[in-house]
Amino acid sequence: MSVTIYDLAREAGVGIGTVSRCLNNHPSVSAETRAKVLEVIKRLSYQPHASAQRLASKKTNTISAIIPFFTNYFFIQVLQGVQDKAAEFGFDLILYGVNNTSQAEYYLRRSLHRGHVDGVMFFSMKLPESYVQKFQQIRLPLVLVDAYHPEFDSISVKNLEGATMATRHLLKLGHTNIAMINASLATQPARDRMEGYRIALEEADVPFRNDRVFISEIGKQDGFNREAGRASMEDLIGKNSGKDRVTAVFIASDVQSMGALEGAAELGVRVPEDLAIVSFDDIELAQHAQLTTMRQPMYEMGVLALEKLTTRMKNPDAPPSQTTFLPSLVVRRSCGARVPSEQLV
Amino acid sequence: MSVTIYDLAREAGVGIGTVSRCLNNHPSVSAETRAKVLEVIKRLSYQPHASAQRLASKKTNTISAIIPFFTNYFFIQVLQGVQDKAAEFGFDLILYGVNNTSQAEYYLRRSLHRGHVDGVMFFSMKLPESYVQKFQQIRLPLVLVDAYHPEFDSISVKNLEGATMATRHLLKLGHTNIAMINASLATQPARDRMEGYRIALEEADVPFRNDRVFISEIGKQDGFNREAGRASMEDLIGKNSGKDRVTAVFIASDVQSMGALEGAAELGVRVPEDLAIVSFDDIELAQHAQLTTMRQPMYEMGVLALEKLTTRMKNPDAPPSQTTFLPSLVVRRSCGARVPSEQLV
DNA sequence: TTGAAAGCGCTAACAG
DNA sequence: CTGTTAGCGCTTTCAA
Repeated sequence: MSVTIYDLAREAGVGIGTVSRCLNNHPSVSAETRAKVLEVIKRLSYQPHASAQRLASKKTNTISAIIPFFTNYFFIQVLQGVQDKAAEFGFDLILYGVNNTSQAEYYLRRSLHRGHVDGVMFFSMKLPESYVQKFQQIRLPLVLVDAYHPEFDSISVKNLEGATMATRHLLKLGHTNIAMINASLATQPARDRMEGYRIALEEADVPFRNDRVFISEIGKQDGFNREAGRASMEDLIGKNSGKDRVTAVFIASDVQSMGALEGAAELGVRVPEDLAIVSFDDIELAQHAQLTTMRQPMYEMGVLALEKLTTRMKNPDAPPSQTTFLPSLVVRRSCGARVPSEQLV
Repeated sequence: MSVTIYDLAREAGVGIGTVSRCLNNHPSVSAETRAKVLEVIKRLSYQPHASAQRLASKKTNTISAIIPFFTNYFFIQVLQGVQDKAAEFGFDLILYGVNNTSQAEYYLRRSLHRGHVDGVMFFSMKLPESYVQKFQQIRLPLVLVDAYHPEFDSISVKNLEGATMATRHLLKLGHTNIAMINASLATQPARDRMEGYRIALEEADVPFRNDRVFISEIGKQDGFNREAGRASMEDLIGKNSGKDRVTAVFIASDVQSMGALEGAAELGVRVPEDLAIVSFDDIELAQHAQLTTMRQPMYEMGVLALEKLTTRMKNPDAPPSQTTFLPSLVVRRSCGARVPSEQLV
């Protein structure tokens, strides 16, 4: 059938070991032998068999990425960074999109199968405790992206600090009645972003008020979605009257802001004139909707994730390395700050 | 080290063949032997070695997807369909994102490596002729998505018919001076969409005019991008005066429309009052921008792509099966048609 | 129904 | 520098 190293060896009049050495650029092959073998390889248009190589070498040159809701723009951007870097290193990237939690475990198990992948990237979900040992036991490199566990390499974004920066921006613009639209407090990002909001208010001696935090958990993704954002905004507007009415709102994510904008428009509330908005993520839509928002360096996170993985492969015993990125404020129209139009991104 | 079928066999007091049969639910194993083996498997928490299985069985249960600009919403949606279906079939999906044409060939070669994948999906690019034979020779299943070649399974969208429908919609709304903003005619979709536009005009006895077709090839993706759309729109508006001024435009893609909307807004041209727009794709942004557009059934295309692949694996000699989807008109605000607001999607 | 044995195609250690 | 040999861990005949 297909040509193997035995065919090459016979044809070139050498041993299979020599052929293998040529294939793997092993130094100890004489120039002329190498040339001869290479010629035969070309002539017979030989292709090494991936599975055989993997079995013998115990390396797969493959990594897997376990990602929730992977149609989300955040993940796409990160993935782009991962993908570009993987190509550079010659790794194959297996994409595991998870739609529910049991699926996440399934893919973790699958990734743990011997001889399947050389490393795993786990995105934005809590790593089940039972897998902590498993990964350590098998010594399979694992990097957590947008997630954290003390025992593993991880990359994440400073949600708390980012939220503080966002709220400060609103304060600096003169607002004091600042509400927050949040998602389910069951998620860590929601808790962190609320805490950051609280801290910024406190710094400015503005009292934190529970009735100024609007949370809707309708829809998917723990309330990080358009409908929930819309519902919260309608709720906010419905209750917003009197002397100390809210003039600005920090929204926990851009997707929610998209819904919030719809809700505001429908109820005749102008943004930013009646209500200034700052949110979080900087997804693609944010630019179009002219949202002021906290930008996460998504592509860079992806690149770094892959680098951490390869580093870990080379050095399995190094202590876990955790990296956190500080998001940056991108000012657009929704916050009401006057910006020269050329600066609008 | 790790436990192999030999360990299982010894422990269970059977031969490795029997163990293998249990693993693969081969029928001819007695119930009690099977139970015994299964118990040992569980007790030693055995895991089959993927590469070894692949080498011996000559199956990888893996497919690859070669995708250009994979941050594009169209591909993400299609990929979601592929991914969901792949999970169902137990396939691993290797994602190859291509940034330039030489990369596409690299990934094709890589996919052709023996023992690497069982099937390939190639997206939205012209399959280089030199690979036609290679795939046929190796008999590696290949399905073209949003692309076409007579010798392979394919899934695509009726660009010509879609463009005709789009243009007809504008005609039906009473417009007769209808321009088109297109991308590079080097691409088949651009040619088809222009032809569809031409046909619709012809049907309505409206003469096709070359000076009403605006093409910009600046930026990436052959002009299918925001900047090019903006440039074309500015060009159009700059030339748009006099008695027979253009009142509607068919734009070849939603991304271009996004730029075109910006350009129009900046130049004080209102959409749809001054200029009605219909475009093509229905990416996520289209909904937010309230674009009337031709929707492609992206998720369904992904599902079908994987189904075609598995069908082909089972039946390598069946004639190529080509499926084309007819896009559907989604009416939103940009075309100026009066729509009850609940109907706005 | 089951065990033994022969591959699958390659890598790598070991002598020369 | 090079050939030989022994695995890598599994699937699959082939007899029994």
